[in-house]
Amino acid sequence: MKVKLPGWGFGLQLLLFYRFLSTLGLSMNDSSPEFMKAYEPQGVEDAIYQKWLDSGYFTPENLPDFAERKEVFSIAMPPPNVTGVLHLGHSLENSLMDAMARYQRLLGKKVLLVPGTDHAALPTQARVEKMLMKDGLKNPRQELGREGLVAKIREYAEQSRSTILSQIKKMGTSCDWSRLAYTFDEPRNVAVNELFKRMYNDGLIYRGYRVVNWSVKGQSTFSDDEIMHVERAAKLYTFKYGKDFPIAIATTRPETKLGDTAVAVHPDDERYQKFIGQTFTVDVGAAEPLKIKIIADQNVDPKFGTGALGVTPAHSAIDFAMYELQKMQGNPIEIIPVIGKDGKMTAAAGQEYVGLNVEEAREKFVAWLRAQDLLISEEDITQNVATNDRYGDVIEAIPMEQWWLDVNKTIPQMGKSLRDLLREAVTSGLNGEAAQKVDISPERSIKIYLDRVESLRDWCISRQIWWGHRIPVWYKDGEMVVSEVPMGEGWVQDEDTLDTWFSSATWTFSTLGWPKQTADLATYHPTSWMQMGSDNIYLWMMRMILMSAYALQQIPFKEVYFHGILRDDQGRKFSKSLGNSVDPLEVIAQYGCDALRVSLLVGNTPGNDSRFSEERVGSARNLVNKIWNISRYISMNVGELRHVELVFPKTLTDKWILGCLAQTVEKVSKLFDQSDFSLATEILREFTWTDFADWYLEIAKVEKGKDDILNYILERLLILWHPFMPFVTEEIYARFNNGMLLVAKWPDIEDLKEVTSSVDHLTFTNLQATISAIRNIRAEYQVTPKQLVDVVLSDKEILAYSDIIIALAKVRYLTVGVKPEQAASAVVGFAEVHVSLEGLVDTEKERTKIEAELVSTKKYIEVQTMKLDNADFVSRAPEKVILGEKAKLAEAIDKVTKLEQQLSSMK
RNA sequence: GGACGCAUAGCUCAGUUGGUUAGAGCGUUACAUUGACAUUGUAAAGGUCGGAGGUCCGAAUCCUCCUGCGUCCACCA
Repeated sequence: MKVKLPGWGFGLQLLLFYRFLSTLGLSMNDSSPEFMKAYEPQGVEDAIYQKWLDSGYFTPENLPDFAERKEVFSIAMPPPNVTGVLHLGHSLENSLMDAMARYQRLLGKKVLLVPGTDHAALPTQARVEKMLMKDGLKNPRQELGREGLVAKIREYAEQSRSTILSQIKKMGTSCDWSRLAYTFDEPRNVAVNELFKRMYNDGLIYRGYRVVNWSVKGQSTFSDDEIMHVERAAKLYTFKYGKDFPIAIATTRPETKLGDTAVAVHPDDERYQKFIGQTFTVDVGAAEPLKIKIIADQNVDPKFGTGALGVTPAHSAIDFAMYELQKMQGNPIEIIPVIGKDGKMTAAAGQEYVGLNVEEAREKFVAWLRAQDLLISEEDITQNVATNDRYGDVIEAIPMEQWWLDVNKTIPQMGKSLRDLLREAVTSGLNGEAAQKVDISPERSIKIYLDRVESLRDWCISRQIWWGHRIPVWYKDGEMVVSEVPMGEGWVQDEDTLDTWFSSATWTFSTLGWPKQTADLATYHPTSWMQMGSDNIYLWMMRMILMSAYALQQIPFKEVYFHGILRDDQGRKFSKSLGNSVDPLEVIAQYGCDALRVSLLVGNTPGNDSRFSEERVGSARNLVNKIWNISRYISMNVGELRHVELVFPKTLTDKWILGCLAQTVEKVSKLFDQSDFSLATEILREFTWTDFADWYLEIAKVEKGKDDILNYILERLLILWHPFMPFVTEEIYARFNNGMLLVAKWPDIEDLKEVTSSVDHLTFTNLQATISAIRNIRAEYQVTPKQLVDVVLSDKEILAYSDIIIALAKVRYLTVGVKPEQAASAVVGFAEVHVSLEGLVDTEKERTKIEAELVSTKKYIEVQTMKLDNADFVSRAPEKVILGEKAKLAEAIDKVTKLEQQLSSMK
């Protein structure tokens, strides 16, 4: 199956351009294109992505040997909001997901990465309304009407959506475009309606009158998770309702006191105990005189303020809870809403106040208190107020009828509540099944999650905005039908829409066909892995677990990896207001996608923030280019790159490098399994640059006959790097004429282990140290690299590798013997290296150097001796440690002897 | 108020269950570069692992307290 998407003509054009070049002889045939001096990502990335699309391999069913791929690996891509364009955070997420997906594909699994976008109900509507208002509309909802405004939003969303999808491709993400989903398309709407119906029938979804978080500007409710608190200066007023009222109370919201119906005190508070149960009638200027009942409540802090709390059930969630408690206890108090949905005082607030906004009402009420001599004190304080970042206004607590999801009610068929399910999913596993347990990384996030589970309140799921899944409920003459459009005339659908998280919470299974029992659902759910920002623990992860556990009795994903947020080079968050935003597409244009991906993954550990800077991208680009040039060099030397199935190491160095490769494969595999992308990158970099390029390739210039091994290692190196830098590795791999790297096989550790079972690491380490010692002396005496030096070794074992030493350390004659007169020396393990420096040796300098080394070595011997003489150490430390310490001591003692000899020979 | 995290080289960070004379990248310095790679090479300098106690034969690593920074939650009416 071939997947082609509209708007992807650019890659094709590039391909044609390259064909055109090749006819001019500027580039070679497709089978083995020549290596340019430096890798230029701009010319090849789009064509490679198109090649992958054409192969169809992003769709797991099209993978080679599909039937033999036993294991399944699936990821549901967190759908980006259609509110704009992708930013660096998305690039990070794509890099994480795609690295994981590609690794698993190379391992030979059926890999599915489902792409999609989120209609992001409230943020999208808020953004479009803002834009329309900028264009001159005063009240878009009024002026355009429901259909008109939704059409405008849809238009914007579609455009934004296609931009985002093309950006995901630019990141190289290997997702299955044939399964592309959208939280607001028809299949997802079916899932949402079905879920609503089931939850309603189970009594979990209900309609209820209570205090909600209300945005006056947005004219909609918000859930507890969508509001944030900001600090602001406020005044704390202490006052009495009337001259004869026995208790003073404090407030920062005097205007709401027009709706007070009780005063709460601590039940044990001796000052107020005698008033508990009494009702006082006071006239503060509201429509009706207030009947204030004195009630007892455990939660009142007797030490704070006056120790008494004015209760406003209509405009405070806490006070509303007291109101409900009183009602339950058969001791009800009244509820009087004095602020309306428009943010203005209601008629209940009284003639004087109706129509005023809260600030005006506050001023007026305070003035009245002052005039009546009821105001006892006012104090400047800082206060946290609830706001929302979408409309930017203060959230008012207002009571109204809304749809709620009950987290405490026992679900009929399950015998437990949604809260229970949320808890089980990360502890025992659903129903105690270990296979239905979500593993969370970093571990500490589990605790944060569980804390929240315990304090979870019912979730307000209805919104008054228009962009979103409409509540699937119809009314007619007091009748109500849920989920299906009823037959007959005159039915009116509920005006409200669902909280956007209601639909995105179904993402892992609605994208696989639920509520139909599809093969996809059976094969790919629960999904294997999920990554998200740690700010999404409550907002999204919790809701996904909730919905999946309820609808399927399955967890949505087996593992979840929380990444931190990206900060700039100064540690600041990226934001529009700071002007430090970075456009990933510009970075890609300049440095290439591979460099961007690597720079985002290096230093990114679970739960921790990481920094992004152009410098980092630069150094990642250098790494990409290094791999390019390693390949270029090998290809120039071995003639043609080709696949080599097995190798037979001939020399020490062959065994050593294959041993390094084996270790690297083992470590990187393990790190992938632990989602430790950062360390995996570092391990690979070390192997690539230091072991392979700086040592082995340099040695290969001297020791010939390594063509097979070079091919063997390079091919595996490309496979290992592919998850991190898919483009450049695929581009180089084309020269192997061995199919597509995308579906290559991850190196087999067992094969490698067999080949390298007899590696003599010690000898190679000595060889390296010998060469480094000579280079060190050369640098110290500023011998130019061109100039050859004569070297005398004390140990003849290493002489077997004289060719390598001569080449890598720029040596003229290499012999075994005693120290020449004019020479600088170094101790390497149990051997000595002397570099003849006719007329160059600075005896004083040498002496000082040796003496300094003697001092430190002797000190070390002292410490080691003490350690080994310590009976406790010898008796309690493991044998392995003791042997190690003894060996180190022996080496140090030998070193002292040699240094002393060198010193005495200098006289 | 509650919870959590971080503190290691000039900068950004590794350091896996306690056993190194504590590492990397970038930056710095010196020398070099017709050579696969100036997107390079070789080498060097640079740290009493935030502070104080404790456990242990042994602590960057475990425990307690303190200091500084950060994050989340709750919200004081």
